[in-house]
Amino acid sequence: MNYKDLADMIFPNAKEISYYEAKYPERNLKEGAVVSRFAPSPTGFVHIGGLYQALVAREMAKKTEGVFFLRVEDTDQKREVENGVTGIVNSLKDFDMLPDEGMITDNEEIGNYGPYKQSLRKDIYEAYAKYLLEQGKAYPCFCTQEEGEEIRKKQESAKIRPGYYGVWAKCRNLTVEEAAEKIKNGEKYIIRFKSPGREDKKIKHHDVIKGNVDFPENDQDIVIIKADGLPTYHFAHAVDDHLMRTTLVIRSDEWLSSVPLHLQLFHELGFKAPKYAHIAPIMKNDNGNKRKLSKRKDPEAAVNYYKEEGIPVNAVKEYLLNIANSNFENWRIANPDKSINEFDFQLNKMSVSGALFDMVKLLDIGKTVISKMTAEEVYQNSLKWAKEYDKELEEMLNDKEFSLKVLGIERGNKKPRKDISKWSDVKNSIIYMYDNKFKPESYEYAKINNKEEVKKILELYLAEYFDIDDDKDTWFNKIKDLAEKVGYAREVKEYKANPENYPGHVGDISTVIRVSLTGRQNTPDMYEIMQVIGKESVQKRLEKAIR
RNA sequence: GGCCCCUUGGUCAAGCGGUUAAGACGCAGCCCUCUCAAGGCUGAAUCAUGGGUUCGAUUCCCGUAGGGGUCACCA
Repeated sequence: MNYKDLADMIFPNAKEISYYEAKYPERNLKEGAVVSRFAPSPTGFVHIGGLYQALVAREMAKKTEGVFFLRVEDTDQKREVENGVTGIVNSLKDFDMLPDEGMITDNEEIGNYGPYKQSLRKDIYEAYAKYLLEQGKAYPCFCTQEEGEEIRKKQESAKIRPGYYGVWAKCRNLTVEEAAEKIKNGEKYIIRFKSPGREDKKIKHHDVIKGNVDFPENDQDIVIIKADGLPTYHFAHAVDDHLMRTTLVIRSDEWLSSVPLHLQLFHELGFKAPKYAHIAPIMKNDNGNKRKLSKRKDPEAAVNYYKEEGIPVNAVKEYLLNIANSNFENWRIANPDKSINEFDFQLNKMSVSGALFDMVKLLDIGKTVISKMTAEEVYQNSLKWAKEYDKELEEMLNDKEFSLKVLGIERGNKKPRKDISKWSDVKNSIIYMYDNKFKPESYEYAKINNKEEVKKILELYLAEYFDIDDDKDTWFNKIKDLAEKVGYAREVKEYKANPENYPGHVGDISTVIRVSLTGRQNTPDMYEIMQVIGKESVQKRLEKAIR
């Protein structure tokens, strides 16, 4: 009996690997094209760090006219979540980052290198596991998980390196006959990789982001096929990324220390290894300690959070790009109106260590992004958000013609208004514009808060100075006239020069009108507000304030 | 603990042996201004630490400290 016989005994139905090699040929892409992927577990939840990786992977594929695909890593059945894939796909869709190939729903996919769901690739993993068995590069291991733990405990108490390797790898030296005998007896087993590595030797690795990193060789006989018949991450990674012809693996740097194992696996399988880019995770300051954004503790870890908050998609992407390539920011200043697709993303400019997540900065970007939009764009985005998260806002926006005017205030000029950083800000910033929503309970006037004085100013304004047809200069000159008439300074400067001569200035008069008109002391340009809400509404509102 | 990585203002960071150590967010002040958001200007604030190497170190080397990652039949 030889290795081949044992392999046949374990995987009698597995195909020859040549079948798969032919089925998934090298991709016919132009020189330098990057094939990259996003390969999450189907928990239905996309972490902001995952989106970050996907964004980087997609950028690299796009700029080289390569391929970006989505592979679902569902080999851990315990973590399975219903509709998990759909959740991921939808999140990518929300960010306009759908892959070129791979999963598109829970059970549909596009592309010629599938299946793109690992649980559907069992026959493939078996073929390659068999291939290793045939060459004596893998072996069945009959140790139970309990035995594994015992070995580990012994190693720990003896203070030696833990793991299944060398003399500790009990099943590694079983003869083919012994193994076959155990299998015949019905003993349960898993398949382990027989590592040819030596821990006292070093390997050199060049990571696209981290640079040169040297490691000891891997000598662990890691599990490649688990008791449930599915592969471990390591084995699936090697087989899949080879067969899917991935050229660039972009993943979180928690994988960096697995590189020696992965390189070894690629080598022993006869595969050409891809390039690796290990990216630093996005961190959070937790009482002075840095830690990864946590799904459990930090709502902003979930990509859905940004959707729910209504933070513009492009703001999130620009923020992420800014963390990824810090020269993005200067590029953006130099090219304020270009699409982010035109930015020349450079992998080697990525930071080696993890950045602290900065919500304030993100919101600042949101403000800028929204300020550049047209009223129509703001309207569409707000409406889309409102339909899902805010019925009252949706109802307000149903009057499109009016809403467009409201959202158009101080917009579209060289110094557009910048006060909305996310869609959830919209309602509060415009609600008083709508007559049916404008219900001030009280008026908080500022400097002038004497009721009689207020009444006098408003009555005078309505009777003698208010004319909706005035142009802006005329309109404001009339407010100055009014100020003068009631004894206030026409100009703020005038007042500041001689404050003792006046009870106040034109600004104080404006404030009275503004508060009466909007219920607020701070608003956008009052002339534009009046123009938008119209003559009748202005009159009604001011009259109401007088009463 | 072993192995690996990292360390420039509060944050993101330029820098690659000689710089007044960029820029952005935030913060403070001033200007502009009918209020606010902006915008303009100004300011405070950084090379973890100790040794080398060098005419000269933020930059190169070593140590120390601090931080992060990893050591599963999870990914």
